[in-house]
Amino acid sequence: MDVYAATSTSTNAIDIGAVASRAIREPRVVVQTTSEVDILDDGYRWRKYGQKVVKGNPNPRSYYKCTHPGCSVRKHVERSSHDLKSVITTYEGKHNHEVPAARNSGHPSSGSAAAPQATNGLLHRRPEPAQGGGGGSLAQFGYGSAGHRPAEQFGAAAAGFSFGMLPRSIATPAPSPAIAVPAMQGYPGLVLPRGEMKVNLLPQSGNAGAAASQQLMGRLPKQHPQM
DNA sequence: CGACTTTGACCGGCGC
DNA sequence: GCGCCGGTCAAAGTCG
Repeated sequence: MDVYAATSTSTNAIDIGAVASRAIREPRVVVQTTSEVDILDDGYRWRKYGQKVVKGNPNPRSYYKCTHPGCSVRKHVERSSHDLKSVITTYEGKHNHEVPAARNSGHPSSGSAAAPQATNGLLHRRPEPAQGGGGGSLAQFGYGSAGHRPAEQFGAAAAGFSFGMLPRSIATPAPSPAIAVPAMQGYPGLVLPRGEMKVNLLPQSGNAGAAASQQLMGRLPKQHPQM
C-alpha cells in the first residue's frame, strides 16, 4: 500500500483516454492524487455545491464549481475507498479565464508564496497536516472526450485547463518540487506539486473510457509494478 | 459584511 | 411501474 509512498518516488500517472460512456463534449480530466488532504487547490476558486456518498465507496464525494462568472467548470473530489491517501479529482469542462491571482501563489517572486505546504493546496480552514504519513503524490489523469482527436483535444484541454495544481506562473521558480512532465512538454500548463509524473497516453479513442476508468480504479489497490 | 461550507431535499436517468 | 443512485439546488450557518 505504501510502496510508492515509501519509495519516496512519488509518482503521478496520467492516463489519457476517451470516455465515450457519455456524449459529453466537455473534456473530462481525472486526477488521482495521493494526499492526506482532499483539497487540492489548483489555483482556481471553487465553490462546493454538494456532497454525496456514492455506492462502492464509503467516502463522500464532493462537488465543486468554479466560482468565476461565465466559467462553468465543475470538479468532483472523492477519496479512494481502498487507499485513504488517494484522492480522485474529476474536472469537467475547461476554464475560460486566467487563474485568479490571489490564492497561495500570488507572488512567485516572493518565494514564500509557493511554500511546500501551500503547494499542496490547503484552503482556508483545514487544520489537517498536508501529507502527513508519507504521502507522495500519485496523480493519475484520465482524459475523456467525445472520442475524437484524443491527443489533440487533450492538448487543448490541458492548455485551456492549465491542467495543473499550480498556476504556471509559479510552475518554474517554485522552490517546491513542482515538476513539469517531460513527456508533456507540449503542455506548459501541466504541472503537479511535488512528485514525478508519469504520462500514459492511451492510444485508443473509441471507448476505452470505461476501460480506462476501470484500469484507473483497478490499479489503485494494486500498485504499479514500476512505481 | 461578504464569501464559502454544510446539509437535506428534489430531480432525472437507469435498471430490474 | 417502482426503486435506487448520482447529481444539483437552495437555505442556513460559519468564518475571516
